[in-house]
Amino acid sequence: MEQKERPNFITNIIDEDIQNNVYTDNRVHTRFPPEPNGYLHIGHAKSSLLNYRLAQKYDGLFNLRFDDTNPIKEEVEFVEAIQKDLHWLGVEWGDRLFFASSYFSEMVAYAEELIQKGLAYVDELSGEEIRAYRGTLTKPGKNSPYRDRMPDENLKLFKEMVAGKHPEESMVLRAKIDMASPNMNMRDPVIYRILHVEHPNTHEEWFVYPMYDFAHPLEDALEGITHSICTLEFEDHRPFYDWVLDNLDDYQKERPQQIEFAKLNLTQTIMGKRYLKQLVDSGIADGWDDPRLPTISGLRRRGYTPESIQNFCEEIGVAKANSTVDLGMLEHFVRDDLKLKTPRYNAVLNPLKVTITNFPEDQEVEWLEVQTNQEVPEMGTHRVPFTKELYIEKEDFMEVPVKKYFRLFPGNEVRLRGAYFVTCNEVVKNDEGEVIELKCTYDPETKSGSGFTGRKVKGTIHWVSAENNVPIEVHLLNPLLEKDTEFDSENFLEKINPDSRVVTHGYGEPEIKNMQTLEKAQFIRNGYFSVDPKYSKEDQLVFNRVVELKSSWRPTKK
RNA sequence: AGGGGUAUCGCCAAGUCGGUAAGGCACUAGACUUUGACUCUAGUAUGCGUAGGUUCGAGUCCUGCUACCCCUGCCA
Repeated sequence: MEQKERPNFITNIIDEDIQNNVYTDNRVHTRFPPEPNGYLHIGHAKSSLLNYRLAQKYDGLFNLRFDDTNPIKEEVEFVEAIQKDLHWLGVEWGDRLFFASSYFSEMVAYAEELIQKGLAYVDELSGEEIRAYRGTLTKPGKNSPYRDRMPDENLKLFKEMVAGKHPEESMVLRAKIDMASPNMNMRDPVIYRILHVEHPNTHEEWFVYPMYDFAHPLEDALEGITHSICTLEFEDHRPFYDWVLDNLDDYQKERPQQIEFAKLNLTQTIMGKRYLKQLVDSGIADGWDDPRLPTISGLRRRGYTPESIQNFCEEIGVAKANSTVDLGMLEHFVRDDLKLKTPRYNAVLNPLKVTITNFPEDQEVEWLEVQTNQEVPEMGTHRVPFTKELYIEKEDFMEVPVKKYFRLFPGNEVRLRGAYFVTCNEVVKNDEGEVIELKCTYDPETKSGSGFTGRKVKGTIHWVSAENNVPIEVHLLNPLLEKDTEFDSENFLEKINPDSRVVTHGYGEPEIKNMQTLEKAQFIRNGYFSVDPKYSKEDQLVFNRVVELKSSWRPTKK
């Protein structure tokens, strides 16, 4: 993977650590700790790539660790999917795959150490009471009546909790810090709760499960992580992260440091895991891999490439300021990546029939040789059938042209890309007055590649033979949120762009027939398209439009 | 008795010891063009949330103010 030198506040911190010899041998060790309760989205791509590349840049280590501390929300389906997505993205962890749940024994031991040091206690207050005792943002909390239990009794009770002798919600283990702390996270946070639930990995071994705030610093420390990178909302959890390690004998020397960065937001995009889940559950999306979703699997199915996402993540940078990146930025990087990687074919999405009136009577078809990608000669050429009856794009004809219209209109001549100049002589309409056919003549002198310079033409349009083509279904995908729609977590489902998927049927040149699932091509002047793996069938290719081509054409004044 | 963060072009974002505002996206103009694409060229902050101060010199230091984000799960 290409590595561009792009400094950010995290590399600055690491550089400083190296200068000060903070870690043995100046090692750098990062990790990506997804919770297996949903699919990864492009925000996770930013995070995982950040951690992975940091390790690469400093010749360090990178761990993939599933943060499976809450058995109620997690499923194995997700740990499979997450690994698949990460592999595809180009994030490599080798054999460094870990599960937080495999540290449960150590975590319990550390909890007992805190208890023995008088720094943790078993609280029998109810959930509601705990909340009430916690106070508010502006008022201090008050101590639980169980706060001053002796270590021995706490230890005995905790061991009973671990042994499953107490019912759920009957008691919790809490850190003993300061109920008056201005930081809510330091008001005796709960570190263990009782859950008589089967865990996907540890099965029925445990009756207690650690809370994130307690588990995370331990997971990091146990794995020897140096730089534990997370998102902004954990900033005021950091004091507790440090408190845990401060008070454990094992971590008096080297320990991980938590560093927070701003997570990715994209315009017109629904990003949160729970909102994505709502889209999936409501049926608006046809799965976690719906090509309109910003999930890694959705982007993959849509036709995005790993490189385009990597480059995008590299370019947007890493900082601490909340920000929302313009969707156009992401789109730029797919176009940029697909440009030289994909063949370019003719495909007409909204067909309008054209008859070449002077097409030779004695000829059925003329096979034209065209370059598959003019910018990449190595892609070679392929043949396209030119016949008497053709299809062009409806948009490429106007009976009454607007100003600066370079396409077809009565009396005007344009080039059919890769073929000939063609002039529109007659417009055929149906009873409703709709244009249903154009009668045109072509000039055999103007054959593509013949070097004809006799006259010039302002427009070049794409076309497909009406007699020899492959029918295609095309899904034009648009953002789920229309421009300038504020995301409203309450009722965003009602505000989903009704045109987020527009289905059309058209025709492609014969070459398209051979395209395989997830294979991509540029359809000349229409954009980049990718074969949808879910809807395509043997005899019916279905394409997702990855992204449109840019266009400076603006039909302004009539 | 609240605390923790962030503010540099329309959108991201560099700016490490104060030395006279990188880059990308978008946009505009032009060149090229058998994709109104691509490519190329040029342009776009006398300005760094704001008001003062220190200094020969401040985005960078000091003081005050303002705006926005996060925090009261036995979620992560």
